Amino acid sequence: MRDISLCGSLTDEELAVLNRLGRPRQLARGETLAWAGSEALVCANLLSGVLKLSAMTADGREQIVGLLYPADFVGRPFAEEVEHSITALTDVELCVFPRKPFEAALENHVRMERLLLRRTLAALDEARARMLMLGRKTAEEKVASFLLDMAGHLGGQQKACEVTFDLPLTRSQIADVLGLTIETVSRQMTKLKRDGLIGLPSNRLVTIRNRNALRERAESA
Amino acid sequence: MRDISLCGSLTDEELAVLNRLGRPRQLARGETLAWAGSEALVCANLLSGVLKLSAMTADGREQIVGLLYPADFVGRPFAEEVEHSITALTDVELCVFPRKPFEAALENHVRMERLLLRRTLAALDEARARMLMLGRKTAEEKVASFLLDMAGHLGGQQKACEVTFDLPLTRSQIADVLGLTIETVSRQMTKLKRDGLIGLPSNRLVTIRNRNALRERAESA
DNA sequence: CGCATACTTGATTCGCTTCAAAACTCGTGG
DNA sequence: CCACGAGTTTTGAAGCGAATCAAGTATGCG
Repeated sequence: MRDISLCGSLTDEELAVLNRLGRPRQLARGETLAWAGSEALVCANLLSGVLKLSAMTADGREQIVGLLYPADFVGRPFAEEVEHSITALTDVELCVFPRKPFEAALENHVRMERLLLRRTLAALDEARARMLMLGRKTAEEKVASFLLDMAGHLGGQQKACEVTFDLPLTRSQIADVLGLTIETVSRQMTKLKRDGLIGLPSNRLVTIRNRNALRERAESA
Repeated sequence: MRDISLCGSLTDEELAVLNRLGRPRQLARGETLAWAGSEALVCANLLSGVLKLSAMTADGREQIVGLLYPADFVGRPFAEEVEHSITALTDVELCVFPRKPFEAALENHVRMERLLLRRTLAALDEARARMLMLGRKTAEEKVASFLLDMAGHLGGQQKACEVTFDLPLTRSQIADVLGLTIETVSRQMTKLKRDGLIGLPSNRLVTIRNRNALRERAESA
């Protein structure tokens, strides 16, 4: 756990503090770590797997407002109530900290606080980039951007420019990320496949066949 | 400038540091403090007026990704390049800090850094709430939410439940906040007026006539 | 007063959603 | 090994909400 997550670039003493605080925890695909509206009890580091952060309207429409990958920080220090539900999209390993003691540790360890500030600023930039996507992009642009994003996070390496990866999201969840319906996502993916930009060897697998063409379809972002 | 902005709850010594660093600056309505893609030279505190943060697609579609009000922090420490253009929606007064020295001051003054962390976390929550709005709300819900939001920020007080305020945004800018077109914004506002939920005494003035009914139209948020 | 800009309103179009059903995937048990 | 069934994905047809196109009407400034 040393290289990964908040812990990179901490001193030994700070690492010791975190280790004393943290408890390992697993979640199975589909399990929820925290429900929006409940008391905020924990923060965590994500060690492996993918988490979603989601918000819902009163009548049940869902929007995924963030995806978390290994080494990402999980949770929201300094808030008493959970704003966004946190749910596992794959089986997940976490290092969980009780929130209050974690906050105390932050106050006492400037480097940790500094690191968290940088990450939060980066997360804010990302959230705003996604606002542009949600507000101003077409369905095709959304799907193309999404696939490039996933490739960036999951595509181990590009052999001869082609990458294949395993989608951690169902079509329905992709729709909830992009602010679309499941049918529209499916149609756009089929179109990209028909046009030879991607391959869909199986339901959950995606191959990026022509990254540059895909970037053009994603416009802008 | 003491009560407002980052400076609240700083020590005298820290205030002195900031004052030595900061330079007052005015912007007229429409002027831009920083262009996306340019070198990030400054951070600032907003003293009066309203700023927009905006992003654009390659082909010129715009999305406003944030609005800043008096006492808000402006800019993005620790990034070399400006991610989002910063433009004045009204005449604006700022207290501007050169970025690098400001970053150095942050490192040396834990309380300032801590304060900035809290604000950044809050901004992230807000950005994510706006993602739900952009991705999953109808035009009517978007406009109703927007008006309630503005009332919260600008509506001095409610006399007998009615508040009137001066919109700092044109219809076109409202459209860019909500991910709609100018015509749709106009139509929805007219509808809300016809239904007696709001009044539009002049182009830029809005009166909230029935806050609860408006909240119902805004659904969820 | 006249011009430019902003806002409203109407008619039409289009992209995405909705509704409906077929095809596929995958785990289970015969 | 294959048949079965639940869940997921694809595909098709129809409808609707917001965009686009196009005037027309305020508003405000020189």
